[in-house]
Amino acid sequence: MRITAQLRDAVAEALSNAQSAGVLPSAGASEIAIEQPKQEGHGDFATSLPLRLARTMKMAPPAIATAIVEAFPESDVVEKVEVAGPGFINITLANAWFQEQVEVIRAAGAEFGNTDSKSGQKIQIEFVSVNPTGPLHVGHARGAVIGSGLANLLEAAGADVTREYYVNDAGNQMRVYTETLYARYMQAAGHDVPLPETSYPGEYVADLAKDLYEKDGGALVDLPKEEAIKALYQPGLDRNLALIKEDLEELNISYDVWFSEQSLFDTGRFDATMKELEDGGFIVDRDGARWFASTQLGEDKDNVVIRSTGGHTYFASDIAYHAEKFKERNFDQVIDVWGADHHGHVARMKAAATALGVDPNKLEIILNQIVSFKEDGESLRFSKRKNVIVTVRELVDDVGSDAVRYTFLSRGAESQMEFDLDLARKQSSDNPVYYVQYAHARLSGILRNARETGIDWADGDVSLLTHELEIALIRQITGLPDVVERSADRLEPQQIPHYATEVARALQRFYDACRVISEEEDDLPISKARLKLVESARIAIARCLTLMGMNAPERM
RNA sequence: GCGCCUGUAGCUCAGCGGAUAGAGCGCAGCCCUGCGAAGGCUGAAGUCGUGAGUUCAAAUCUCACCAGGCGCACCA
Repeated sequence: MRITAQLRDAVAEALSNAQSAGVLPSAGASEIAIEQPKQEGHGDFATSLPLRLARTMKMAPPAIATAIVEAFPESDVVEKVEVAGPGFINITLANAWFQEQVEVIRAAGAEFGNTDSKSGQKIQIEFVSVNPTGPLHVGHARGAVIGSGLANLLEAAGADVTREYYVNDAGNQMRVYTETLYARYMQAAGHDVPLPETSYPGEYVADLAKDLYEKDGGALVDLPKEEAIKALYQPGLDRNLALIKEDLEELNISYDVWFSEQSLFDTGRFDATMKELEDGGFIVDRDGARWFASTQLGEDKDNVVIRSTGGHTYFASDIAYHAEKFKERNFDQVIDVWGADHHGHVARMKAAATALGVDPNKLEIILNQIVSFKEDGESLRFSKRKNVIVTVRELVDDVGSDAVRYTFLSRGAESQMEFDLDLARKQSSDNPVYYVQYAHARLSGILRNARETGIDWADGDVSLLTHELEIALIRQITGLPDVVERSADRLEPQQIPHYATEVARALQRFYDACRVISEEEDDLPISKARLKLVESARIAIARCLTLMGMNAPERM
């Protein structure tokens, strides 16, 4: 059991002891929150329970605190329990407990930080899912990083995670794209064919058309237009998906499932879902189109699922897709990471889930605010439809994958952030992004030196770790499982980079004050003990970096 | 107009209803003939957008207002 849970139990026991002894009234239940005080001198852990109980118990908080402290169960883990401030209970742990954690962490190795708070849960997380009509542009990088970071986190919390990309290979945009590709193909063949009214004007389409033209020797030129377009569909899709995959790999992102929208039609899932909605009375025909009657579920307006032209809307296939997620694959939780420009889609998607008999709370939508980019002091707006494309690849080449990931992960999804491209490019050795990595490299260096000097620290005695900064470092490291659990619960990956920074800071302060490898023969015992500490610190920092999808360099 | 999100140090951003609001960058200093100075230490810098309210306690919850972003398609 983790220390926070142990302490929670201890406080609960103390409370009930005091109550059965008649010292405290039995009234007043409150959740016991164990927190880590940010202020030094306030113990290793603290609870504000007495302050919370004051009202229902009709007693002064310090009096309640005193009663709990006096009834606190004996324990060799807890060194000191005291009343402090307006009614806090501050708990100080025994050094022996911290020292022991060094061994616990070394034994856990790469598994350290894992929890079981989400174990047994089958969670699907869908992110990026950009139309396969071109390379990923920078605007998609944020959702990509947040989605993948979150997936790592949920996995660490014990969930069975499926990372998924929804490929819109059956919609309008794909049609527009392929028509553009056709026009470019004909142009490559020397025909003066204009781009369609709505098109993808980017050069990359022309490049692909030229490739295809050269490869097939112009075989499509004489075909009827519709047939040629049909023939171009698959190569266009394949090429773009390949590009997208490569770009995502640049950001250290991979998927378990690439889910085809078209497959919903091929398997009949789409029709079955529409029928289910219809049978439920949620479909109305109006103005020649078919509508999902979301107003029946309290929405502002209905939404078209089948256009008067007969084509399905994006919304319609997304409903079928979510039906598949919940009813076919039985996910306990489905998380969609969308750009904030899709937020109008949230309420109706949840309404659709409800209409299908799915608890809408199982569908969690994370909206990440659109990133704006700044260059030469000016805010830029990128749009795929205009001819300005700054791709994810260009961003990664400029700034580096680790820096991109760290930057996006360290900010909450809902913060409206501005990415200063000049600054990002400028960032080099003083980049704060590298603070955590540097700590890892430094720790690796110490361990490397120790090995090269022939020190075997396997029998190191951790009870020698009594220095204030040694204990402080251990205290930081041991917090990882709690951080993982909390950030997984709240779906807030930004807590990891901040925590990692704190561990790195504790490490640097320790390093500054405590010599690890010494030439003095007499220092060997403490050297060995500190090597164990260094090893456990490296494990914690490496784990954070892995969770963030960043490299944990041995040297820099 | 209606809805959602955001407003915290010069800049970029953290902040779990609780004790003296934090970090990085930038700025002013100090510290390597000892494991990596991509580091450590000290300092300056804040009406937590504004105003009310709830609470023993509000940056955090409620409401109003101001400013910015996004949405309100038979686009995705």
